[in-house]
Amino acid sequence: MPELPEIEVVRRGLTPHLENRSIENIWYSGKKLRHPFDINLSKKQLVGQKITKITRRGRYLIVHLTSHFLVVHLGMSGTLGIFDKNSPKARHTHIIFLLDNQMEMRFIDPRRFGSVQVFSAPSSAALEQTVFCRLGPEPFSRACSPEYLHRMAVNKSGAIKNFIMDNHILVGVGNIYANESLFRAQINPQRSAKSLTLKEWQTLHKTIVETLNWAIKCGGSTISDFINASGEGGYFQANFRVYGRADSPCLECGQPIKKVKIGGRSSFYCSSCQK
DNA sequence: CAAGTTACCTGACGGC
DNA sequence: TGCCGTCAGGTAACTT
Repeated sequence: MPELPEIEVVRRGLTPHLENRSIENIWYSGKKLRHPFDINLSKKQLVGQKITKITRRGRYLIVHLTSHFLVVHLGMSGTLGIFDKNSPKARHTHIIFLLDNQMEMRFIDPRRFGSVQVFSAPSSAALEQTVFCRLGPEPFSRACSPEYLHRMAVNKSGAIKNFIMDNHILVGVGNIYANESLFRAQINPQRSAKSLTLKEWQTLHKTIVETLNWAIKCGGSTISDFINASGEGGYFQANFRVYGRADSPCLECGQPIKKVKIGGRSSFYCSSCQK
């Protein structure tokens, strides 16, 4: 469940359950994930450590411990939830962190595109300069301005949709929100990135931020139910304006929404509203 | 260097 | 019922 809004909702939901807890034990299914997980080393590094806070960088969740960082990516199908230690283990549970209140944080991921990694960087800043050094700015940050995006798009002849989904340019815009943001900005997803004027970038920047904030707000209502979280919540019932609405009438003009492949991914747009 | 393709995995779904 | 192809919200290594 992995675009920025969902990750942010997970972060907010996990925080009260994890803050000031210690890790007492770790279990691993042994199944291969996107990156190798060394259970013995992880136990050595993390057991006995206290969790101080949870932050997010792009689609990565960062669990700050006394002297290490646990970096989790949910891939395409990953979830993190808090469970009673006696509750049955769901299918595709891969990593379990036993906490000092006898609850567990469980990483569940059917497709196993997700990952859990431990880093021993001396600070968040050091982590940023190493592990996350290739990521673009956060969409809500000052650095991710319309002027920055406009400048980065000079010479980029590829589709604007691919451009805003590229995490080297900015993080956190996946397929759903790329489609939704471009619809709100009335920009055709197939336009080349370099064809956008600064004015259009000002609009698109605004709709990206609005769309992400809107989705976080939708997901926020499910935070109270975080125990035994399956990863599904109110957010999934959110009604998208174009995503998944091929052939349905555009909510603005009534023309049927088109579906095309851009960069191998399904893309939805209104050819009448988006120019 | 930019842009397109492939690979990593499982599960859900539609057609036959 | 079951078999097959297609598709799914991400990322990065590879090729062109």
